[in-house]
Amino acid sequence: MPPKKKPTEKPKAVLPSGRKDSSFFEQVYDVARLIPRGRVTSYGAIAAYLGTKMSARMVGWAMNGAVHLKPPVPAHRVVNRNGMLSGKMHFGTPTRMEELLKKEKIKVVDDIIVDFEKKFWDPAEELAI
DNA sequence: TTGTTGACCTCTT
DNA sequence: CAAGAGGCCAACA
Repeated sequence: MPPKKKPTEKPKAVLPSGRKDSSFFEQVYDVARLIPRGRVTSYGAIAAYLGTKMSARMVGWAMNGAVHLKPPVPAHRVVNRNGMLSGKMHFGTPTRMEELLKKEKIKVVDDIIVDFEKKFWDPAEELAI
């Protein structure tokens, strides 16, 4: 039996459309679920925790389907480095993310999290890698 | 199939 | 100090 040579290998890395599979994405979801209530983190922090801070974009892309994932991922607790709700428009309604954050006792003004640094939750610190 | 876009971050000019 | 470009991986046209 000859070696299996497949020029077009199908990567299991599929998004929410498929389900859990990809490593990087799954890790992102896992970390996002570990975010305590009332805390927030950034894409770069999660990416850095995973070891690839350069792939911060992928974290955001993973969040694109995190809302449809199960268990639901608190994507509203994940924002960019500036603490701005960059992905608020992807929650179905442009105010959904802000409302969710307000329920978390997090103040949001002008789509920016107040005291973001204080509420910042660093996985590398809390999870103590 | 290739090319472009995207909830980003960091470095360089 | 401010603006621009680069780089990562995956999905969509």
